[in-house]
Amino acid sequence: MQALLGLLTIEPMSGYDLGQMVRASIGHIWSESYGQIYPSLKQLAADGLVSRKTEKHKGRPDRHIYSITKKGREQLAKWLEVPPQAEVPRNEMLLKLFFGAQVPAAILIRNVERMAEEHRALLEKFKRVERDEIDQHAEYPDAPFWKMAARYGQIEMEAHLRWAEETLDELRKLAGKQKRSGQSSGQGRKEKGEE
Amino acid sequence: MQALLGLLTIEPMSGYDLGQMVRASIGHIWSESYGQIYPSLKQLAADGLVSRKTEKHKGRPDRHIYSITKKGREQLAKWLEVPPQAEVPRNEMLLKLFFGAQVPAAILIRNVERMAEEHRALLEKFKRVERDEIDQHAEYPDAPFWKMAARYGQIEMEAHLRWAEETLDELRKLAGKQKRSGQSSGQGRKEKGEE
DNA sequence: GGGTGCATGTAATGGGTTACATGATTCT
DNA sequence: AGAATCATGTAACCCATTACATGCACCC
Repeated sequence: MQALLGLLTIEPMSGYDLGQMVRASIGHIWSESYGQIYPSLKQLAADGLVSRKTEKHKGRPDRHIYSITKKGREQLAKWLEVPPQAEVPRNEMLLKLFFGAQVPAAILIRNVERMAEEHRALLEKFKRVERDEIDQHAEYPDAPFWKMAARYGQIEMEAHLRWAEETLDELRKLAGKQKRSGQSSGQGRKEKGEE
Repeated sequence: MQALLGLLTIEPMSGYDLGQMVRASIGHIWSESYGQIYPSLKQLAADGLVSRKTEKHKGRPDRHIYSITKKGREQLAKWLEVPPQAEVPRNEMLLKLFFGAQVPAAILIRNVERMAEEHRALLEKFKRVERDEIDQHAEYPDAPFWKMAARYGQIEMEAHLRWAEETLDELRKLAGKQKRSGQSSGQGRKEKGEE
């Protein structure tokens, strides 16, 4: 919702464009699906935060181009000033690792390796974003902030990769122990009252 | 849902206990509210993944103690083996920074500082978790995995703090420029067709 | 006496995704 | 020929949070 308003400060766009933009620019920070974008734009227009113009095209459907209004900018600024609150934590990979005793270590190793690969790719991407996209828009007033976001991604990915290294070492030690003792997984304790 | 099943491998518990446990142990990895825990337990019991025993108490309501069943353990293991998929990105702080040009830099500085303070506190907490909680359960089969999760938190928080330092430097430079030029915020470009 | 903690649960509400519906154009 | 892209929108559904309802016990 507010993200859409923010993207419209860059330039006027259609709902479809916004969908592309969300994926291309803030895709690693925030996500919005079309099922949400179109109704949101309707609402924003009803509230007078965006204005809408229709471009006619022969054959294909009309493009509705939305522009942020003065009121919309004020609203956005107000929202930007509200201190962001911590996100609800949802880290499936870590959750699964937390219960790792229930499963052979080899599986955990595979999962951590997979994550590391993904994050290595993301790290490269964030580096590219910082160089290419931002150096190109050097005189843009938004450029410094885009760069900060890209740096965040880089630093975080580097941290995750360091963690993955350390963790894989540990897991490989555990996997070795399991193999030597022929242990399959967390069948160690038998709970009473289990049925 | 699966998190509850996982916590029940540690020991049999009531819905209320699970709520406490979620906050205390996996609170920074995953979250579940009571409005979700109770219906989930009902479902898990209906599917035969947990069994339920009732403890009677004079005066206060009965405690329903849930234990994971053999079927539940199998189900859990199956879930743990599924490669975790990347989370939907939702970083409100970064999103607001991304649109930082719309607002005076002083506000962004305040937000980043606030985040840094929170993460500094969290870092200390993760360090404590690693030392206290985990060293106490040293012989637990879960201990190594809990430690890995705590290390993840530490490494990530350290990364965020490094980023915050770097970013605050940048922002202070920008704030200085704004002050000298008497600029309030992103009123630089006037869009055409704005109304 | 009033707040907090124990203890369970339901209902309303919100936020979001996926799937569906439609249909022309352009790329392979 | 068939897949992907452009383009908009709605409906069904899922997951989750918050608020509500209840009521005793304990502490200040």
